[in-house]
Amino acid sequence: MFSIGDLSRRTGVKVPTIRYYEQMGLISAPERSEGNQRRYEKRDLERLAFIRHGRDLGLSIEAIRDLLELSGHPEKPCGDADRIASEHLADVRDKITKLRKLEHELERIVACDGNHTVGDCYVIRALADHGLCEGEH
Amino acid sequence: MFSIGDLSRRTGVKVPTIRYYEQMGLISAPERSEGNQRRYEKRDLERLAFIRHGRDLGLSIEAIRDLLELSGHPEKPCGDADRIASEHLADVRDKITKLRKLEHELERIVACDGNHTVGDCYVIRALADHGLCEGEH
DNA sequence: CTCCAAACCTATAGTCTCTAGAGCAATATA
DNA sequence: TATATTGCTCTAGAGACTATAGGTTTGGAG
Repeated sequence: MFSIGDLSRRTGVKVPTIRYYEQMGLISAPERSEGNQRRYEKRDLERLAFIRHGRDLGLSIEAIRDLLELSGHPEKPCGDADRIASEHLADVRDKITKLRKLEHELERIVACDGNHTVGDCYVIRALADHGLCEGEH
Repeated sequence: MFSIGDLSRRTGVKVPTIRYYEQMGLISAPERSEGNQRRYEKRDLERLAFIRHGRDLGLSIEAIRDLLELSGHPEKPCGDADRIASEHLADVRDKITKLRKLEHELERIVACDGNHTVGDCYVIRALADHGLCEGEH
């Protein structure tokens, strides 16, 4: 039996966030102590770790909800899980592509030596002047 | 003189977002027409393009506010602008790393042939089991 | 056993960065 | 001039939390 604080420490999910997830129906309302405090079991811990993990990876609450639902029915074909994953994969690749471009731009921008003034700073010029970008953003 | 719609089309920033930026103090309230409509000048366009550009690069509103402030004082050393950009670069690299990991996980998931069930699907296992992660997230 | 700090409870409101809608006014075009 | 488009303000909503207020329970020290 874990208190909400234990759960928080073990999963890295903040206490108010755990309560928020309960409210959102991502985790079910746990048993309560005599004094009405939440008391969790090991499987709650696992479920919350699953959620935390998914959020860290950038999955939306909705995506996680779907996956949790699927994981609760191990006998179903995993086509749905695949579909969800594929959709997310496209998204992730898109994000990576954009971030790579951004990385390159920032690298050039940061390459200045700090021995000059804002007037000729690349950061400012790069942001102000569309003509300096490599990409199409 | 541009209307808010012109500005929107030229910068790619949506009309309500422009009004939002005005409200947040990122851009100053422009002159108005006889009929109380916003009328912008070239420098407003440039400022908004700067903001848009920064947002595209994933900079926070606060970071952009700082950079705008800096760009208004071209005589200052540009160390701060560099610092803002560098910090952001570190952040971006971190995100890329995490997303790559996720991409690989998702690829493996999607590679499944759909002929099995959720019970042995990698998505579910990968999310549920911390031990399967490559990294430290 | 008693006391007290720490952790917990609920409920509400705020954050951030927009986005959408209602209802009405101004402007541009045919 | 009639009408379509664009603009105005104000309010609310989304998504995923986070903070605060004011009260209750718990766990450990004395």
